[in-house]
Amino acid sequence: MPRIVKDPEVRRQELLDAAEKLFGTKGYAGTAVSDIVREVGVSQGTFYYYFKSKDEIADAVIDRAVERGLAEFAPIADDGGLSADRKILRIIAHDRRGFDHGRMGGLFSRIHHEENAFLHQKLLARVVRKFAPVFARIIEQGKQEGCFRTDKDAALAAEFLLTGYQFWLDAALFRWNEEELEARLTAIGGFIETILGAEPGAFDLKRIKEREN
Amino acid sequence: MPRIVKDPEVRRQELLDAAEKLFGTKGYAGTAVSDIVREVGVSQGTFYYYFKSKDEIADAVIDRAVERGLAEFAPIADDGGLSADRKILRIIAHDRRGFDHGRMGGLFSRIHHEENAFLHQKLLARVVRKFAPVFARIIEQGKQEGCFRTDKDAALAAEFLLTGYQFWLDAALFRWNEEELEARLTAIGGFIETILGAEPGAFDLKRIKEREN
Amino acid sequence: MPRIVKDPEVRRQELLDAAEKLFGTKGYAGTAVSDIVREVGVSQGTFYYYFKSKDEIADAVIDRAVERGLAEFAPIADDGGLSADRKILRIIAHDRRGFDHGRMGGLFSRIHHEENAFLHQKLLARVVRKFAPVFARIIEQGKQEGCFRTDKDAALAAEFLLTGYQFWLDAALFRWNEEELEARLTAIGGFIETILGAEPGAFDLKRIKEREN
Amino acid sequence: MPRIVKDPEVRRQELLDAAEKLFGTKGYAGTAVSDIVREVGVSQGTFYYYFKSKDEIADAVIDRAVERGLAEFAPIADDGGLSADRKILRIIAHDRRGFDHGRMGGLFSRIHHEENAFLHQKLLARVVRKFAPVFARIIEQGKQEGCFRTDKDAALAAEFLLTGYQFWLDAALFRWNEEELEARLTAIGGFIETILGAEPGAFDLKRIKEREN
DNA sequence: TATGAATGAGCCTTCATTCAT
DNA sequence: AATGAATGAAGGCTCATTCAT
Repeated sequence: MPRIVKDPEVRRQELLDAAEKLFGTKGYAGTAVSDIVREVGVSQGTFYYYFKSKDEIADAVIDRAVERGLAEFAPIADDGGLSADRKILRIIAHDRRGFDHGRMGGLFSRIHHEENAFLHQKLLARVVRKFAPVFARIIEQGKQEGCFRTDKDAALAAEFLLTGYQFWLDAALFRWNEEELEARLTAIGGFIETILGAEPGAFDLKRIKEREN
Repeated sequence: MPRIVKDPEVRRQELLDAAEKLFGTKGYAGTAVSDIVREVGVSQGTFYYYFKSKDEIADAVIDRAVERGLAEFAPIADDGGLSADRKILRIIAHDRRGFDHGRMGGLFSRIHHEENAFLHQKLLARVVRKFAPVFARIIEQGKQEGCFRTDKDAALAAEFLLTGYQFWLDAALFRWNEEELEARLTAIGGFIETILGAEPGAFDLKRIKEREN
Repeated sequence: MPRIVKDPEVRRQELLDAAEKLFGTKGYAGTAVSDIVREVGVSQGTFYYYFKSKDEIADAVIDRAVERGLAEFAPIADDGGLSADRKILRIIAHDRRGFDHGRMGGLFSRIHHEENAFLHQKLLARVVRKFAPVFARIIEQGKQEGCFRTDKDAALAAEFLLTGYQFWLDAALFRWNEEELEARLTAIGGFIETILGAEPGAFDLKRIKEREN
Repeated sequence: MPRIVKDPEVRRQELLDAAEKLFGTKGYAGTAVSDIVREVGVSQGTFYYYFKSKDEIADAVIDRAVERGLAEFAPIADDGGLSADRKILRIIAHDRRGFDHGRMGGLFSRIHHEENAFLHQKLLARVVRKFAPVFARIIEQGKQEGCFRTDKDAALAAEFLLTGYQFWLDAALFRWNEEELEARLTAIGGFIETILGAEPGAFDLKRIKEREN
């Protein structure tokens, strides 16, 4: 086989891309290292030149996904001209749009698969740990702006809502059908609103959809 | 070598017991069928006489665990002399006691293990689907009694809170340390209370603990 | 493939036979487990049903070889009608005959191979530890009979001579050519004689050969 | 990454040093080429610039060790003012001192390791072939001086004793404990003495130790 | 009902070596 | 003289499952 040398960082990303795709398609256990290297078109040895083990690439895939998600939402979170409730609305809308466009999972996650509990869990903890602080800051902002009337700890509220959002809306996990999912999508807005003490209808996801159009 | 014949139902339960114990200890993937039969003291063949596959016994283990949980909480849920908020308090307290006594997991689940995502997920859907109706009924009761002031759909609220409870408090999942867990344990009472529109302090888990003593 | 069930002990011996043959032919490292099972005509899984690892079968092969050697020489060592020096002569002669008949190695060992140092060493320690006591007893006998005039410790002398015999005559190890080997074969008789204080010519291996014919 | 150019001979020695150290620590098979280059801080390619293969560096390591040993003992062997028995005593004492100072192996060898049979054997043949002539000359000297009363062939006696010494005292090989090793250390002096026809006590290694102090 | 020998596919990983730069 | 990315063969081992008895 022709020996094609590439910039290491490029190779690494290729491997990560392939792994992410396959993990999402066939699951972690269902994906063999040989599948990954075949996808990329490199040798088995090359894989182990870049990653110490299959487990390590899983971690790397997840880390990258989380970072990517963080980067995606940072502009919204840091936008000085937005009120706290608008920020949250936008983030949810953004996430939902991804969701509606065939990305399987809930918040920030594109590595869902029916039999992919392993990665899903790995991802979860990291998502919550990384994103909760961002949300917490938004919640704090809202409390100061007066649009969130609550005395709950912002960080814990962020964690709790994130966890519920991440899991409850995970169709692959609960095997919700479309209708069931729709109902929960609507309901969760209300729960967020209640927990944060926002004004009624602030997170009405139906209104969001309409606005999007 | 000695061929010991037992009542089929007894054998089946022995196998389920062994599987539950090992799944909880070593995880699903980490437990080989050979481990299970060794634990029980029967042959590989016997296993496949009772269960079509390893997957099937996993389902059976989970089903049994859920039924057991349901049976455990039914008396509380059906107690005609208890107000809705007391019922929920009791259920949480009961669950916590199990938790404090070395049962690893959150609600109703004794099959937690750091590397047991597969079973954990299988369990979750069933727990939520099975228990949510029970909780929903309690919530309805509370709304009628007036102690829960909310117009949210009882079934969905039950699902959402159950999901959050089940996952957020899963120390194995998030790797919470004791202190972190304690903080979340306290906080979740407030979230339940807010969602259900109960009076402040109704689900203060600290008070629960004190009462228990 | 047709599933052929055999008595476990028979299967085990078949595997040991194949392993011994292949280890001797291609060396330990050079022999793959797949080679062994192909030779026997069973599946890879069957191998691991009988042996936990490749290492374990190596130990078993060696143990069996040592036991076999021990059994081969026991009748001579225990022969009540033989003087000590005749016993040693016979043992050497017996061993040499094996040697001349294509068994590659030195004493009791049929697992020699140019690149088989690993097994060779494993074997050595066990040979020396197991056979030395037998020889020691013969030496004691000789001391009492008066044909061995020495005050050396029988056990240590046995060990030392066995070690020298085992290694020095190992053609695969030193790459002796035939002539060189012949010379050492002759010389070692004299060293044994001197160490044991036997009468001159007692272990003249040339005379042995002649007698054998 | 920084490309450091060194005198080729220096580089070669660095590689040999690293290889010798690692072979002695982790064994030949247990040492990867990548371990060696990491130790030195050069690239894989550099290794293959200096040595054609892993095998070749093993040979080189052994050659160097043997030459070093030879150089170490030459002054004693060539010392015109020493009697033959004193020379042998000194050589053994010198070797023992190395032994006592943590060099693992027996005579001249610092490449011992429990799982290092491969190198050990490679070394042995060369040690015996190279050192035997030196010893043979000392033995001849002793025969002429009259302190060794034997008619055995000096070269063969040297070989035989060297072989026994090298292997019997190899604690890693036989897994002798300290006490067992001590006993064999004492005994081997007697065997050398007997084979060479030296006067009783000539090679009493206990006396050697005392003299050393 | 129960046994346990037998299957076989498949997987992760290691590592000596090559070669374009 | 040196780099380090890339190769690819090979190998040990696990384990769910089957089946003759």
